[in-house]
Amino acid sequence: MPLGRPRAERADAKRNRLRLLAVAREMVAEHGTANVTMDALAERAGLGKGTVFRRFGTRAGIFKALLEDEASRFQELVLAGPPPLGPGAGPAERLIAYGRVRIEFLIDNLAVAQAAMERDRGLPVAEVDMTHTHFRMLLARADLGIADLDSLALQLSAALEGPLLLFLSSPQDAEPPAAEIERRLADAWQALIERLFRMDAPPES
Amino acid sequence: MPLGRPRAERADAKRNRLRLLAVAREMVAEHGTANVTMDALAERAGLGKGTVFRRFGTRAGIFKALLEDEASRFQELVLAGPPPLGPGAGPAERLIAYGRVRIEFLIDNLAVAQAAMERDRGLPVAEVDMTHTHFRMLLARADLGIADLDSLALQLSAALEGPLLLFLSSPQDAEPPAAEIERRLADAWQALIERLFRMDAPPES
DNA sequence: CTCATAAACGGACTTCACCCCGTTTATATT
DNA sequence: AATATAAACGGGGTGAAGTCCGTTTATGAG
Repeated sequence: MPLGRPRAERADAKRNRLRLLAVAREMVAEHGTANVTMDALAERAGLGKGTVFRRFGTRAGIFKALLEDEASRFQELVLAGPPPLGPGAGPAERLIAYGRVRIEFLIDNLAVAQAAMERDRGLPVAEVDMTHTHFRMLLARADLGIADLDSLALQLSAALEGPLLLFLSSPQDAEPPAAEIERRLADAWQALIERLFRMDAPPES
Repeated sequence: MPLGRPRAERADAKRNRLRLLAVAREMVAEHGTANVTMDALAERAGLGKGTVFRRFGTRAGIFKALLEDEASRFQELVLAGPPPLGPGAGPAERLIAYGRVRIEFLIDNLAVAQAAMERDRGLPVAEVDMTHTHFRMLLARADLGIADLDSLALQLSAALEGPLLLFLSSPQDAEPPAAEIERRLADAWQALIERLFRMDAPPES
């Protein structure tokens, strides 16, 4: 069965997809994610609701797309930008730099990131996939004495993103200001990586 | 304003709460979490839908209650049981033991745990609170050279539970059997803690 | 240019979580 | 036992996600 290639997105489909993303961005900017309903989005874009679902599959799908769009340029920096984020620095330095930037990104887009999580189906894979893949690569370069690098990468991904995706409540909870949260998480991340890589002072014994 | 104490749960309320939990457990056992709708649960329990919401607030609330119920005896073991899970062992040993048991518990109750996550509001706090609190206590006992123990506890909680709550897709994905996942995660968790606590071989340099 | 067809479209329809509020009941007090 | 009242109950109502399917349209082939 030759299958043929997926036959390129039809012109109207592409136009509508971009349109919907733009309108969604507007709506998020105006009233936050809460009021982005499928009906409202469809109407404001001048399209049918069926079209919205056809394009994005699910409500979370819209926010995933929004996020990936934002994240793509960041991904380039990671893959080909200047150190310490890009190639050239050691694995630990790159992990630390990645963590800082990723935390900043997630905090800036927290509402969208949380809205991008699927309800029952547990996998916001796309959400995290970039991080996991990158970590696996960096850990392979470092020579830790740990066998299952895949699981370690998964755990570190969770350690980095979990506090924001899982535990932080509503976006503008105001309790601790976002900047404060960002600083604490970034510092803690750095401390964790430094200790894992034994970059801090050795034990006093 | 004296407030008075909350005035004890009324008898009928308690009866209905327990009834609903029992029925919910049955339904989960029979058809998984997906078919536990508020209407179905209410009808099968012979109660009104309003009552279900009054008792549990939200659909996720039901699963949270189910989970806490299961977890309470486990919590006793952690607080007062025999080492290495309970008091008596060192912090690292207790962290490792806790991780093993917690992973097993989460895998056994994965569908419920995932259904217990709130949709938008990012905090399944109850879900994780026990872990976070316990970790903070253990880390305070250990003398790592890390300042922000609160954040570290948060990260470790995420590293332990995130892989299951965030990344693992559908419960019986069958790809890797549950037992295999459990083993890998538990081993990886142990390796992570050992390295953090420098219990493995020191660096060769 | 015409036609065939796969793809996209739209919007009514279904299902479900969650809200509301008039009615009923447990319990404490006399 | 009678009563007051806070709490609990029930189930109809609402809004939004996701489905279905008959209709329309882009596009490649002849």
